[in-house]
Amino acid sequence: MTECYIRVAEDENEEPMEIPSEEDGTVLLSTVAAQFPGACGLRYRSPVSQCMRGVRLVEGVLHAPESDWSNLVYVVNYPKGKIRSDNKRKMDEMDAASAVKIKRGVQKTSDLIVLGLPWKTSEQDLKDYFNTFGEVIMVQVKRDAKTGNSKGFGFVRFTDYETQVKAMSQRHMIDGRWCDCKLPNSKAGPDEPMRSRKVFVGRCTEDMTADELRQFFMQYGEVTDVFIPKPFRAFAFVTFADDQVAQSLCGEDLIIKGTSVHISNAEPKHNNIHHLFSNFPGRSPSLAAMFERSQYQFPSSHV
DNA sequence: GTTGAGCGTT
Repeated sequence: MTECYIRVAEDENEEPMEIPSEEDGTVLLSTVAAQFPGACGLRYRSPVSQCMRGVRLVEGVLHAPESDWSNLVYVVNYPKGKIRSDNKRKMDEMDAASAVKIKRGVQKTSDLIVLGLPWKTSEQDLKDYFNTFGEVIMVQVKRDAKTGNSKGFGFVRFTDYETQVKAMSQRHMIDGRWCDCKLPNSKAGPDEPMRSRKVFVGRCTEDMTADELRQFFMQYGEVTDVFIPKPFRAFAFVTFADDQVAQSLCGEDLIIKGTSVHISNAEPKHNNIHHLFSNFPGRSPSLAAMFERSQYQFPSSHV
């Protein structure tokens, strides 16, 4: 362990500042407090558990979580209830951070199709049945519009992803028939990109290098690829080893080198390539065609 | 008034 710089920020979504460690690899709380007055400690988001973890603090000395500080961004802790001049703003940021935390910690659920329902099964029957697995937030029984007769299938949505996994892992005896819960085919399109390991990084600036993007996104998880189109087109693709990491970032605005970039799915539903060139009215329409033939096509086969 | 692999009127 040698002297290095660790990245510290006031909030997960704020631009980090590099502060120096000591020769033995520890970081003095006083060094942190010199840049963040009132600081009483550090925390960071574990890439494994996705939870915030506290940094060990012994007599004013902060110790690296593992063998080193890794490339994580550390967030400053302040004493609870401490009055700061910009208290209101900080409270808002805390709320935003909480929302982010919740979003990252929880895997999104999706509607499940329920096949094989008895004709007589009602939505209430469905809800009563699936409530024994976990909280149900939506049930539907599909019916003929004219007769009102059940079509023998429906949909269910659970609050918790764990419940969804459980429900999909087994057959269900409902009103005397065996039924199956599956991910609907209609979700195969929109859902596939949701599980992608690749994210689209919008609003990139020209001074962002692939290496810098890699360094930045490392804090969320292992980065397996960074792609920046040339010539410059203000976006990039970042691929993670873990699809859940990629998914957790979608929809967020992150600050890189002082610029807010927007993270979204690498393969939007409206994957019309020509839309990408609609911002360049001066260019020939064939540019899109050239793009399609070029090496810079959107990868579509990555899972 | 039927049926039994599939894929969601609003």
